[in-house]
Amino acid sequence: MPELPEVESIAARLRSGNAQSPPLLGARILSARVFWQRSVAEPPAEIFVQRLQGQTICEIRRRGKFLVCELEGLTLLVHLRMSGDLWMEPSSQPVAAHCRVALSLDSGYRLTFHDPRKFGRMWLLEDPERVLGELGPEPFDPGLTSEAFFEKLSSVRRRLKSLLLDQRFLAGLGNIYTDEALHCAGLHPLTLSAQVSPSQAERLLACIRAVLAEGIRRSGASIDWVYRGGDFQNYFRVYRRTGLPCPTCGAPIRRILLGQRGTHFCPQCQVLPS
DNA sequence: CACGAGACCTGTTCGC
DNA sequence: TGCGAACAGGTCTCGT
Repeated sequence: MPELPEVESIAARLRSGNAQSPPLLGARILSARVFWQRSVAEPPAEIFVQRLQGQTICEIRRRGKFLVCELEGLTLLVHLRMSGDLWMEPSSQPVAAHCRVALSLDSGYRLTFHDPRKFGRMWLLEDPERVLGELGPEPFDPGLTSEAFFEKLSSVRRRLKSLLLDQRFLAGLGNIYTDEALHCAGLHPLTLSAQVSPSQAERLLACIRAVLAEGIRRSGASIDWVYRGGDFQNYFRVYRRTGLPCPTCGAPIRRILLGQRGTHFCPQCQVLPS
């Protein structure tokens, strides 16, 4: 599921809480349970459980698609991959069917790591930079100027779609927002990064930011049975709209396979340069 | 260096 | 209705 806007929305919800549940921020962990060992990447599950006990959640933020929880001298990282979600529920409630990790809190609530496909991972680290250090810049980093972005695009020779999905190049984009950003910028997903002009690079960066900002404003996208929260799925221009008219020009949206990922674009607005 | 295929997983939807 | 295939928000590893 979650790309940058979804993780940002989840982080915001866990920070402040809502009408149904108190914030995760400031809560103390009474105990942790792991129901699927491989959901914990590091350390081994028994140690993970031991070290979490008694820790207080001091800060909650996002880096790329990672949720970052600062504890007392330790950092809990969560990556939701395809089907993961995090929510708070009363501790008295039975544990959900696809709950992989549960943290019982002193607020009487439980943080549930729900993940039907079991691709998601948690890390408990003294130095989170060991994992986060691999990531490229944040899309909204003011230091990422259009000139710098153009230089980055020129420095490699890759198809735009696969490059934008590469978290070492830019952190946070996934399949939805990449397709939407390329459509917004009028660039074909197979365009080689080194062929992009400075003005096209500027436009692409602006589109990436615009599409992510819209996603955040709508609290992310909810598709299928995974993640319920936002409504950005009602505003997709190309993603999962194969055969439907392009909102810009009316041509039917086309779907191709690129690196095993469904890729959606408008054949009229996004032309591949020869 | 860059790409595709396969692996990791389960659930839903589609086509016959 | 039933059943298999296709598909799904991600990332890693391996072979070419």
